[in-house]
Amino acid sequence: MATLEDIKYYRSFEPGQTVVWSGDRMDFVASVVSGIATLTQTMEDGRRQMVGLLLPSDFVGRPGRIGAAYDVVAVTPIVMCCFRKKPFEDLMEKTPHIAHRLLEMTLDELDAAREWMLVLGRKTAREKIASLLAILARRDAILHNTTGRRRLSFDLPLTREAMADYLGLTLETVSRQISALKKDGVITLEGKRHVTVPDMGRLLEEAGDDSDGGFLI
Amino acid sequence: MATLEDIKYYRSFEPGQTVVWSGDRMDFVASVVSGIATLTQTMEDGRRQMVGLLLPSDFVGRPGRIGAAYDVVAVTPIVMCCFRKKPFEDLMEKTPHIAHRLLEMTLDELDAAREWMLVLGRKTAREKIASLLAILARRDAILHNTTGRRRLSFDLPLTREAMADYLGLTLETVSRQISALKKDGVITLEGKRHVTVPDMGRLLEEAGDDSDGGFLI
DNA sequence: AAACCCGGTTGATCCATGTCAAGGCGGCGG
DNA sequence: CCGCCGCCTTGACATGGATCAACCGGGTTT
Repeated sequence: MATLEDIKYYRSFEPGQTVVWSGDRMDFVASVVSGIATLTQTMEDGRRQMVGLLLPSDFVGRPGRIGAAYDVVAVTPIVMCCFRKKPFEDLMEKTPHIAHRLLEMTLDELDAAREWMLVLGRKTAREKIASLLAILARRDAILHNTTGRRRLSFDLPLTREAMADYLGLTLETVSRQISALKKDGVITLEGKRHVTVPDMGRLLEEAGDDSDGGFLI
Repeated sequence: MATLEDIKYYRSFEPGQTVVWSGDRMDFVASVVSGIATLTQTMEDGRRQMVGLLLPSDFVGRPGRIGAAYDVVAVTPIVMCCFRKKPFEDLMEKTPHIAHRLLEMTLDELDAAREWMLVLGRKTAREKIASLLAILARRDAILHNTTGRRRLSFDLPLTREAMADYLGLTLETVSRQISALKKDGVITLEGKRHVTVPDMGRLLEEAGDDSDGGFLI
């Protein structure tokens, strides 16, 4: 019997390259091996909203669906591990624990999306920026096994404009709020793309999170 | 072997009653039989964001999770069909098509959540109201098998405040924008809670949707 | 090295929505 | 029937973030 190993193949993309266009037929599912991509929705008049970040280990695509619901764009060089949809679905039919695992991942994504709805609907610009930095710091910490530390340092993978699209702001506001957080000592910057958070607790306070944002795992 | 029929039972709630509190242990999963409930997240300082609407046929609860992630509150009298979690999970283990169906429903919810992120992050107050009305009209049309009609009429199940919490607005802004849509002939009101949409296409334009919002099924 | 471009910063001003406050309407209990 | 209470509307004013515009710095092209 075929296994996941048998039907997988790899694809890579350069920064800025669109992996899938919203509405396109998408005949594969994939998981991110390395690099970062964004999921974005666009309105006719050009307004854009990022609805998800794809980081290593994240899954893209929906078994049982034909069209993609949003654009997927690489923001760094990215490698994805792909499975043609049909064999993947057949395999899923036969091995229930794959479906099971997929359900779990989808529920996680749903939780993340709903948490982001709170950010978009109710947080101030400063809180939005702090929330985003906290998430990026956390994902980076998990990737490098440095969870639990108070002080963290990581690269910002997104341009100011991409951050704005994620947060429902303009790039000017993003720039100003980052400057403000820097002035207030919540973060320090080396260059424009490397962030150090001297005190993660402080950042989470600024994010307005009642929880620890999953930090103290 | 036990079936879904064997392990189900019913619970009902009155308007305003909280079905589950965020963080509570939730030892059942359920689907809505009749009535409406909301999923909301709350910040320490009281800011609230609705992250989902539960309408008849919707599913609540996550197999494999213990704590609820948000408050579930009844807004009308509601009847839910419940399954204790353990037997449900056992059953899911044995009957893959339940897991399969659940995955599909979760993917739908994820799509809806992401569409809502666009509403929250990028739409104006007027567009937000129009979007919400369009969704409610659609759900109502599906419920009463009146899809495809141009003219629709339905009851608003939500208070202005609940609408505000859904849309990331204040209740005053909601009130003003509803008045504005009425003045402009996009909707008419009989009383404060019954809406007629003379031209669904017009409403969808006002919502800024590039698609038909799933109307022309 | 000059010219240019891209991403970012900063300033000045504008405006959509929030905030605060007053009142209206309809239903319900006394 | 009256008065109260929840829900809603409307007005006046305040403000956070958008918009418009100038400029910066570093990398790349000519």
